[in-house]
This record gives sequence, C-alpha cells and structure tokens, in this order.
Amino acid sequence: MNKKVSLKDIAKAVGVSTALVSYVLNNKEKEARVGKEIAEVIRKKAAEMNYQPNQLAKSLKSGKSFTIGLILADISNPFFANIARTIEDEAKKYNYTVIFGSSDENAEKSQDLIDVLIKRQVDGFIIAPTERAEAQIENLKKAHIPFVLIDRYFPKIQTNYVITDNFGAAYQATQHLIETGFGAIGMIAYKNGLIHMKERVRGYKQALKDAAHGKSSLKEVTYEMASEEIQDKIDELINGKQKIDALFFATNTLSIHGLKYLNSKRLKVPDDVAIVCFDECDAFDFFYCPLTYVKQPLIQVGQRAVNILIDKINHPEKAEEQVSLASDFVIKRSSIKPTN
Amino acid sequence: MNKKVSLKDIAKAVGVSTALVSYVLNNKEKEARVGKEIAEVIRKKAAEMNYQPNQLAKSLKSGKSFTIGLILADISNPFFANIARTIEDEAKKYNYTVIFGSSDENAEKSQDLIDVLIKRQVDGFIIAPTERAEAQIENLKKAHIPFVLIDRYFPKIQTNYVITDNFGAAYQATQHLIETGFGAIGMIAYKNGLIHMKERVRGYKQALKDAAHGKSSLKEVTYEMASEEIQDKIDELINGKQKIDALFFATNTLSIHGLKYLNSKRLKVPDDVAIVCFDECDAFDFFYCPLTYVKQPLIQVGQRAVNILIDKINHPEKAEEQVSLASDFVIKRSSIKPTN
DNA sequence: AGTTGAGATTTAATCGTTTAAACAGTAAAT
DNA sequence: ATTTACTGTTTAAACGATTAAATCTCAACT
Repeated sequence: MNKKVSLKDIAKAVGVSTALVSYVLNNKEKEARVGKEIAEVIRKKAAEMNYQPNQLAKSLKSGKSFTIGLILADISNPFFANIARTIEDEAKKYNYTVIFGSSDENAEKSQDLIDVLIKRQVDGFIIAPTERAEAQIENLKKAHIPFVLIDRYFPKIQTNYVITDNFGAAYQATQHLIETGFGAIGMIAYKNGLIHMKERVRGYKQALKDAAHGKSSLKEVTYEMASEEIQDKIDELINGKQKIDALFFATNTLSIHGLKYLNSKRLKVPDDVAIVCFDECDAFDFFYCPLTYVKQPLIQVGQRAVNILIDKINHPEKAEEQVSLASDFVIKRSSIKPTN
Repeated sequence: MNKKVSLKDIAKAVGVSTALVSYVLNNKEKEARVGKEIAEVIRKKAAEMNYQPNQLAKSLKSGKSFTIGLILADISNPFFANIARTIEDEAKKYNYTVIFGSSDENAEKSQDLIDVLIKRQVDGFIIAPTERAEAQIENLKKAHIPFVLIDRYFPKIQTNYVITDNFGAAYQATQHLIETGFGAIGMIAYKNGLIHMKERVRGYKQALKDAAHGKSSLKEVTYEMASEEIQDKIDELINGKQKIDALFFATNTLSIHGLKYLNSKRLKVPDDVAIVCFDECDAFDFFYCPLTYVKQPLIQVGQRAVNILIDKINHPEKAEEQVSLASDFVIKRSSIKPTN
C-alpha cells in the first residue's frame, strides 16, 4: 500500500542520512553546513515524494504540540461558536491548531475533556469553566499547564482570564431602564454560582439600589430546564403584586425562550413590557421590535485569550493576566417608553 | 519544575522496567504474565503520580491517532455548528477526538487545513468540500487517506459521502408552492458549481417544468457578496415583468438576508410574497410569520458520516458508501395562500 | 544431576523526528 | 610534517510508548 513518506524514505532515495534531510528541510543548512548541491537534491526529492513531516514525532521530540485545547459549554450556541471561530483564526496565525469540546455546563464532562486533551499533549487550554470546576482549575495550575479562562473565572483562584465587565454592563442596562422611566424592572438569570451570572445580577441590583428604585424582582432558572421554568417565572413577574413593566434577560438563550413565551402570551414589546437582552443573536433581527442589548466584544475576548495563552506558553514564569473588557450597549426600540 | 509523569518515572519509582508498567497499565498482565503483587504496586503508584499516558507517543508507535479532521465552511454558521456538535459527540463514543477548521468556502484554505491535519496524522477526514476542491479530494484518495464528504460531493469522483436529497427536497418545496396556487415562483441560490446547490436548482426547475408552470425565475448571488447582491436580485424578481408572488431561498443565510431585505421594503409575507426556506434557523422563530422550510436531518448526517469514516478507517478495503437522506418539509403560514 | 517448563521480568528494537557529537576529508598555517 | 581549521556528512541518543524476544529463577520431573 501507499505508506506515508518519512525522512528515512527520502534519505534512502537520495542516499544520505536522515540527519542531513532533517537539516535541509528545516532550513538549518547554514548551521549544519550542508552542501549546497545535495541540499537542492534533497529538497527536490522531498517535493517530488510529497513529503509531509509527522507532527506527532516532532511534538514528541520537542515537547511542544502547537495545539490549544478549547473547552466551551456548547459549540452549537452561537455565542460560543463565534468565540470558537475567532480563537481558531487567531491561533492559526501562530501556527497553532485548536481541539475543542463541549462541556454542556457539566463539570464531569469538562474534566473528561481536560484529561483527553492533556493526554494529547495540548500546550495549553482556553476554558469557559463550569460550576464546580474549581478543583480542575486548581489541578491545571498545580500541573503548571498554561490556561486562560474566558467568560467566567473563579475569584478565589489566581488565574489568567479574559472576561467582559458584566457588572458594569448590567448596571448600565438597568440604569437605562430606570432612566427611561420604567417602574418595575424584572430580571431573569440562570441559577448558578458562576461569577459572570452573579456579576450581572449584582449590577442589576446595585443600579436599582443606587436609584432607590424599590426592591429587585430577580427570577432564576436552571440551565437544563430553562425553556420550561422561564414560563412560570415570567408569569410570576407579570402577575405578581409588583407587576413589572420592563424585563432584563441575562443571556441570549434566556432572551429567546423568554421572548417566545411573551409572544405566545400576546404581550407586546415594549408596550406591555420593555426588554433588554444580554448578548446579541441572529434571531433578534427578526423580532418585530428591534431589541436593546448588551454587545459583548467577542472577537477581542477570543483574540486576547489566544494571545495571553501563547505568551504564557512561551514564558511560563510570567504573572497571571486578568483582562476585563467593556461591552457596548445598543439601544433600540424595545426599551423605549411607548408614548401614549 | 513539574515535568509530566512518564512510564519511565513510574518504572523508576517502583523499581521495575517500563515494559512491566506498560503491560500493567494496558491490562495485558495475563498475556505478559505479570506478578499479581507487583501489578498492584504499579497501578497504585501510577494513580498516585497521576499518570496520563502520552497519546502522541502511543499514536506514533501504533500509527493510529484516534483523531478525525473536520473541515467545514464556517463553524459560526449554525448549520455547520450543529453538524460539528453531532460529529464531536458521535466521535467521542468511539474515543475519537475531532480537530476542525473553517474553509470559508475557499479551496486554498481547505487545502491548507488538509495539509495541517495530515501532518497531525489524523486517521481520516470529514469534509464539506468547497468549489474547485476536486484535486484535493483526488489526492486524498490517491494517498489512501479515509474520508467522508458531507453536504456536497463530486459526481465525477467515487467517494464516501453523506448528503441529503437536495433535488427531492427542492422539488417538493416548489411543487408545494405550485399546488398552493402561486403563479410566479422565484428562487435565490448561490452561484457556484457545487452539487448540493445545483441539485436544489434542478429540483426547483424540474418541478416547474413537470407542472408546466412557466419558465423559471432563478437568481444567483456569490457567497462573498450575498447580502448586497441579494437586494438587487430581489428587486429584479419583484419588479420584473413576471412579478413573482412566491420565493424559494436555497439556504438559511440566503433566507435571513432576503427576509431582512423584504422587511426593509415593507413587503409582507405571505401576502406580498410567499416564502419557503431551505434549512431552519433560530432566527425564524421570531419572524412575524412562521416560515415554511426544508428540515435537513443534520444529526443523521453527522452520525452516519462518523460511522462510515470509522468503518473505513478500520476496514480500508471496504467499498465506498454513498448515503442520501430524505429531508422533512415543514409547512407553515409563510407559504399559505392568503385568503382575500 | 540434568532437563524441561512455567512464571516473572528485562532487553532492545521500533515509530519519525531532532540535534549534539563524532568523524572524515581537504586546505591553509606553522 | 604536523597542527589547525574548515566543510560536509554520519552516528547515535533521545522523546514516550509498545511488544516480541531474550533472560533469569525456581520448581518439578526424569
């Protein structure tokens, strides 16, 4: 059969040792003082035989795989897919390849993925960590494996991370609703201990407090049952004693589920309830009322994460870097007080 | 520093040769007649030292990397992201890892990715091939590298592939519009030579022909400039002499661009123009009028592709497999004749 | 005592590269 | 004539694992 061409094959074909071939094909002719003519012959033969170096062997020898492990919650969520895309592109610039996996916000799956990728000798990780992943992250630290967290991080662990200023963005969003004149502002968030979610909630509450705007109406749903639970929560907010007239969704998926339910209840945006979303989403383009949203700088998050990771890979002694990026806030009609 | 633990380290710690350690950790104690007590010691030590075998070394030795290379047009497109997700999940069942890249429908990028992945010794490829990629595919064949094409294939090249019946789906969609009573049915497709697109166009044309429904109104746009060009094309269809009253979009991205433009022109669906889309999309949920669409069996495509690939990897002598899957056709209000 | 055999373990080659070090050959310098 | 200094090339070890073959140790049997 058609076995793959190795250095040895070329060496045999030309009639020299593999060392010479290696030097030539790695452009180390100068240092290794390889004869000019033989170098040409080797180069020609390699091309002719369509030689492709075995990266596994190279990595084994060098201890560097030029591979980044990427662990996200779910690649089919556009938020993560866009980050993945950026990370892939950015990594390619430095000749790195990306292997990714979806954790589904599940700490065991996340650990499995980390193990698989460590066995594959990735040079480092970019991870959007799940709840209860503190131990995994501590272990990576202990093992001195470079990594950068994105989207979330653990305040108790000193790590590299690139996030967006969730508190600030949520504060701004809530403040905007207050200033626009809405009286009772509800929020729907995921029920979990992850910092990005906590910060969004904190921003919302702080904004209400600073404006002495009554007490907060926060409702939380689980990741697994979001689309069902959100319906009850919205009902409670709508029918509760402090009937809300504005609603802040903490993520794009919550927005989609929530808006669908509002549609099904024939509640009009912004007349019956004003809306602000965290993150954007293709789907928003087709909502009858243009939606106000927090626009996270996804591309910068991805690029910074890659840059910091590669820097850390090449300079393991460097101190951890923490980056918090500001979001844009895009105001559309969904959060404008209807004139009546 | 904290170098990684190797077989040798364990061997040294226990005071035996690496061979024993290897036998034990690969559960080959029986065949290799390893002492029961020492096996226990080795196992304990390995766990204690948190040994993770080096997959690169294993692969180098065995010639199998348990890695699949996945080449898609763009991972940030939900159509591909969903396939990627399925492929990742399915591959994991067989202990395979997926490395992916985006070709952006560009043959050079695709070739670059193939080269990178070959160097990384992937066991096989799953590829949604771009235009002008025939030579690449031929080369893979010549090199006896297992691969499965998805979404598209090349009729002139005998390969494994898993696609959906594009002709049938387009025929059904068009026939539905005819039977519903629309008089002039336009279609917007990408201008390229790829089989999936050609088949969709062929299905559309054949349905018109079989129903003796006048001549076709096909407009084609380029991949790179789709969002701009689609506007002119829609204008032509709307204002042309055979003013259309129904429109068939050949992909989800074309649907989104097209519908946005129709919205901006204040054309109502289905009153001014009926709509059928190929592929679904989250965004459709929020379009004011529920959209009729061809629902491709993405999960099956991904799973079959993985299964066929792994089969081919393990049995290279097997004949190529060609799979064409039927799509669902979901009829909603956008293609229902308004009663007036 | 010597042979046989089974059990337990090690040796060494191998996968495809890289690269320091050794070696060989020639020319210039002493 | 010998040393020195290049130039050009090969040797061999190493990366971390696997595994056939070799080796060693006993115990059992003749």
